[in-house]
Amino acid sequence: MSETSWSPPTLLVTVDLVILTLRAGELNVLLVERGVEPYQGEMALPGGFLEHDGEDLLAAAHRELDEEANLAGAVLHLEQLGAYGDPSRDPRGRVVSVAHLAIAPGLPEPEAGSDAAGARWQPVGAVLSGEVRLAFDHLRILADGVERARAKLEHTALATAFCGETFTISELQQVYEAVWGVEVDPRNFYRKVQGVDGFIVPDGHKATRGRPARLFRAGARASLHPPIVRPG
Amino acid sequence: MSETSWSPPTLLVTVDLVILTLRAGELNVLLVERGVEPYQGEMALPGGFLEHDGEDLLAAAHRELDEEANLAGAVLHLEQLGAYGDPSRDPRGRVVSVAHLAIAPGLPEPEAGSDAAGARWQPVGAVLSGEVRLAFDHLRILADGVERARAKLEHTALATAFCGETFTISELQQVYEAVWGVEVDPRNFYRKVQGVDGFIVPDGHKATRGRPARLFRAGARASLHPPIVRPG
DNA sequence: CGAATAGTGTCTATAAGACATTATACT
DNA sequence: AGTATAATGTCTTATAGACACTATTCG
Repeated sequence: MSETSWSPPTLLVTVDLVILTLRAGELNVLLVERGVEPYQGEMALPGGFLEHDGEDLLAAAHRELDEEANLAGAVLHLEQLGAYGDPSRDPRGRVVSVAHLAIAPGLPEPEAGSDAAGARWQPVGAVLSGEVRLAFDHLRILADGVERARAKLEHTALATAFCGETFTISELQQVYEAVWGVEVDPRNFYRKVQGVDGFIVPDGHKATRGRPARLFRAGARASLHPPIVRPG
Repeated sequence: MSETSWSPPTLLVTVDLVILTLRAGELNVLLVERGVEPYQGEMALPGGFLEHDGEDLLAAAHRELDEEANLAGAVLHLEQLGAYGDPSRDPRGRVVSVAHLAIAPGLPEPEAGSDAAGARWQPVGAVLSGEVRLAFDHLRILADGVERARAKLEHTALATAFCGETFTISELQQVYEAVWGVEVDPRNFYRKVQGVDGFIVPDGHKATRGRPARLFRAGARASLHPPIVRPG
């Protein structure tokens, strides 16, 4: 392959977002309704084109998070998922998308009237089952994002990113159950999370109907030793 | 953000390769000497620009594997590592690289005179320690690739991709030791690998100096239950 | 004192880590 | 017989999973 006087092809790059949160004990993903062709009127992951002025991929993801979802400040976790470059993934031509995974604590419905108009939380289950259709290859990207989140719950403190500043152990357990889609034994769960040094640290108490629950907040440890493994 | 009569920026996309193999019990990576600016004369990961004619990212990685390393047929494992898009990573301007991880069984020195001229196996340790310098952000990409390989050894049958068609258990053990950079107890290792159903299947015997070793080949199981975890 | 929710203790099975000996072939 | 390499068994410790009871608050 000679490189003399040959100029390489340039192409379009987008940043797409899998934004997960927990609503009413169910794993939800933020979707937007497309206002333009292609796939006009269909649901899709939030995202947009990469600006070329000195903007890192992660920075672009943060910008889209703000522009399309009004979630500039609230986010606790954002990481790259991977690049998607199937030549037929976008009917407009060759577009490579760099997908990112964002985790947000439980949030209200996005306000209409902003850039996030048409943005809606949808239960992940309904989307993965095909009940809600997604544009482009966004179903695959979502599936990869959910699997990434499930796997990271085992070895990292990601679960705390689904919670608010403080949380109870049973709230944390609900995170694991909702994301994994399985039930967890509370006794073994209490034992495990308290056995991981630096995972969660005590922070007061919470009044409930019944015995008050101890409150915790995220500790300094990012990786869990030993891991909290999912059954199977 | 209005999208009326605004055309999004196009940019350059490359495919870079972290090609790992085992040579003399040591983890090696394939590097090429750059023939053109920038970084002319320095070592870099093999890679090239993405062609825009109907070529998937993985297909592009396979093509570069052939063009730059003459490894079209030999490869047993190839997967995407991630996208690297720091605006300052390439002095020529905005270039996003989609990095891939390739695992090859032990191979001889690449032939000179081909497209792979200037390609050389280098011990990973020497590169990660800074003894051998890499162009662009390729050191970080390499580090990510090695960490990915180390992690995947635990939960997948990736280790067999470092071996030939058949291998002995102690050869397999050497793979784990070389990639992880730690020593492993042979007795516990034998017990573990044989306990994972479908990981390796018997395939004859191999004459050695001493008691003949049983030969195995890769089994059907891709994910390991229970995992072969690294110490630490 | 009863209802509601939070939190804990025990037993068993499975896996991990440390360690020494036996087995088979070749010279 | 000696040497070189392959393969295995046992003991101890740690972690996982199943399971039922005690603790604290409020009305």
